[in-house]
Amino acid sequence: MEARHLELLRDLKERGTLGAVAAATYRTPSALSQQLRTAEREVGVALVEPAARGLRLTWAGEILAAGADDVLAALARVQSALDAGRGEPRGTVRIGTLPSAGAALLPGLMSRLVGSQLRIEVEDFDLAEADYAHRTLDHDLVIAHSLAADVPAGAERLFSVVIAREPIDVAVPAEHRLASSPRVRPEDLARERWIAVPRGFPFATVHESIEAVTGVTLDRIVEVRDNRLVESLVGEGLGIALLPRFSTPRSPAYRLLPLEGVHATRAIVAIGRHDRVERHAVRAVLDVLTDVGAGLS
Amino acid sequence: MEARHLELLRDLKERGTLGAVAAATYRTPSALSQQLRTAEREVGVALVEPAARGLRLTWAGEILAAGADDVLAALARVQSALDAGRGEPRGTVRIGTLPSAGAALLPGLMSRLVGSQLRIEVEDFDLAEADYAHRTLDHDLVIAHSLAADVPAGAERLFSVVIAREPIDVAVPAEHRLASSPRVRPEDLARERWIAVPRGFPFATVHESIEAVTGVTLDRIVEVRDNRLVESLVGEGLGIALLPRFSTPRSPAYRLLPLEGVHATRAIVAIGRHDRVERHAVRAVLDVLTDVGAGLS
DNA sequence: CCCAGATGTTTAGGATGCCTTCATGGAAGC
DNA sequence: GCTTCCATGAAGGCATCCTAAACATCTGGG
Repeated sequence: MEARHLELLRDLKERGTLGAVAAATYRTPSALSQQLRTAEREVGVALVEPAARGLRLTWAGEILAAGADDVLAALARVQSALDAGRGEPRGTVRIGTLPSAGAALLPGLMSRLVGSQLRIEVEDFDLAEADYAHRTLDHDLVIAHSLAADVPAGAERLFSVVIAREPIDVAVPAEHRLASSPRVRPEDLARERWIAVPRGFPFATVHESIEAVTGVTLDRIVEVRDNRLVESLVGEGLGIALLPRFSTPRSPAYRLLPLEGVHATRAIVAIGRHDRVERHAVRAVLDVLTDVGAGLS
Repeated sequence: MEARHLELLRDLKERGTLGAVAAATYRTPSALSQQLRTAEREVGVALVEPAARGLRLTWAGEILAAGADDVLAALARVQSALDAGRGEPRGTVRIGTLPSAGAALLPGLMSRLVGSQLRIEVEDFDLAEADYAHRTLDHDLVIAHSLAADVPAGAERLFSVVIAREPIDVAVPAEHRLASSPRVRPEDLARERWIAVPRGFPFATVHESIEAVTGVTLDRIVEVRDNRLVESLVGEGLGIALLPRFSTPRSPAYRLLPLEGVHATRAIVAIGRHDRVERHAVRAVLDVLTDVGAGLS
């Protein structure tokens, strides 16, 4: 019963194929195949079985994979305690983030990290809410968001902490009839032309809430994902849109108006696997991150 | 950060010298010395340092040793879950026991185990209460006893469960003046000739309680440890003694009288290291053991 | 219905790691 | 000072782990 074998089974369960695990761990599928048979010889039960184009865990494999998290988290806690004893946290922390939250948080994060021994690697991706959880396989921390709850969909079994709560405003062109209103309500907006996002993507639930409250189906003249693009379309006067307050730059071309009458706040959440978050360096980055997040509002 | 290294450091902390760990794990001190240096190379800190005739853990070594229990217990839980999934518990369980409790419990235990896949290895030893905890290094379960509390001295950080509570009676020769009393009290006994046990050994605290209650120093004509020997000495009419009720055989040569007026009960306790007790086979034996213990009283 | 691509497995061989034996060097204790 | 105990170092045997390359199997599309 070696930790290495448990980790392999867990990874296999999560990534699906041996090849994917091999790529992620810089080994060959052959090596992993042999590891699996070694593990099976050790415990005396089949752990995997062939299934439709790949492998599937047996009941025994599932048990070992399920136990892997506890074991690896315990190991990570030891490592963390050791790092803490050595003083300054050090090392590289891999962060994945949705672009808008990254724009709001990373400058503050990085400026507070200068002079420390911590380095960060950042990758950004624009995904549906439920897909962020899966990226914790490749990053120590993933900055995701959640519109309904405080934990993003799919991240229920992961570590998660709310970094900030960000109001979602309505962006209107500078020359729009509502541009000088201090705030707007759903009924002001139902008949507008909307620059919207695809289903499942950020803010789609807010569109749906507006429709539910007003009983009107919004006129979505286009569906785009990138907020920069949304900003420019609104700035051109093509329609109105939803944009996050903290991570949208000020511009003379449009104005951001607080939206009342529907739930229009998203939680910016940092999520990660328990064993990764136990690392001292990751904890340290997370602490800074929550601090930066608290400074936003 | 490998589990094997953590275990080595834990064992080293507990057994004191590399040689002792080597003997217990059927390896050479040289192998362990090399393992230690491998571990140090991995974590980048000194884990041990020379000290008076042997080794001492550094602060870093202490941290890793302290974390070992969690990691190994998590691993053992996985193994246990796997065993449970396989159905029947199987394997060998090593039991250490104090002789008197063993005599009372083991026959019942073994008779209930026939037909199962479980095997047990038994070793018995007559120790001071505080020394039983240390034997958990070499046995999966240690049947110890405790006179004051429900956890034997020294076993505070171990798993422990009370198997039975056994009254300690006063054994008097068949021809003794008290032989037909239904029960006795300390003041009846203060002027007797006692066959006693050395300090720290079973029942010594009861002797001391009798002295405290009566204000008389008992006349210890001899101090012996083995209960068989005590029985024969009492049977010969040489004096009176304390003997456990369940594990002392009936005999025409002496009688056992309940003792009132002082605390004269011992707890028969099974103790073990958490990672060992997590094993499914050990759990199964423990369940039978508590069952047998419950049938004693 | 057959072929192309993806996926896991097998085998051989090289590199690494682990452990034992034997020898060495200190540190306590008599 | 000698003996004993303890840890360490070097050399060699043996197992383990990994890669590379050939192989086997399955899926799904044309």
